[in-house]
Amino acid sequence: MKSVPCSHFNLQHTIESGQLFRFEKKDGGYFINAADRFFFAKQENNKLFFDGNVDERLIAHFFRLDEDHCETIGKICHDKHVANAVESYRGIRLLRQDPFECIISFICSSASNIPRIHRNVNDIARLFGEKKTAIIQGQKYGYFAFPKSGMIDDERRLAKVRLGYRAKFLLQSNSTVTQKFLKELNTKRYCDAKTQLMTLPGVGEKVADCILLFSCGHLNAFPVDTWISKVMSELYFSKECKKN
DNA sequence: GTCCAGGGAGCAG
DNA sequence: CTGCTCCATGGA
Repeated sequence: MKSVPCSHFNLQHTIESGQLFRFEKKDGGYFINAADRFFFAKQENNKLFFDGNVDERLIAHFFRLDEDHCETIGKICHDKHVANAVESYRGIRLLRQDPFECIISFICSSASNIPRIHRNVNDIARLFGEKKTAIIQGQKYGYFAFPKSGMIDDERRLAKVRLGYRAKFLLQSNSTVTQKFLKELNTKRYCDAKTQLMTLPGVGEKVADCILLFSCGHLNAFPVDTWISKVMSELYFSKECKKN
């Protein structure tokens, strides 16, 4: 199997951190669906082995192996609580995901839970995505690419996913998002890109920040979900004002 | 049966 | 701008 060097990287922490929803833990690694790709990835110390519809360049890009992780960590570790978090999940990286898949995934995430989001996003790919094949370790695998914007346009078909009230947000966002819209998320500055995203139904501040951070290269985005909110009020705003 | 979940929209105050 | 309620499922 081909491999790329990967220092200061932890595949498990990265994949299971909740950025990504279409993956399966298997054979000592992960089978990963991302946009129109399907591949297997497995880490052994400072080597990342991979096989499937990807090459070295794409793997390095997807996992941000082209970045100086130590420099990033150094910048954010001045805070004691952040330093503790970094220590607990050493080697976790932000992925570079596909913006449209990210938009749809995080619209699905509102007031839901991880297992259900996984199921929903996989079902959407299965019902609306193009069927493809990949060769991994000499074996042929069928998989579904994630649909492109505009492809999730059948209300009755989408009803099978049982998204509840999110379904209509998803349909409307699907028809609103164009290639131009997606491109502008990268080129605009953070605030403007966020404003643009929040015009989509089902996209508020938190979901917009997830999309910007995980798929648009806006590393200053800071998604505040219920857990981050809870932790921050405990660590920084409790009456005891914990210094340690 | 009841409660609430990786939020957001819509509305009242 | 803040603080409700409702949203539609499904799992605990």
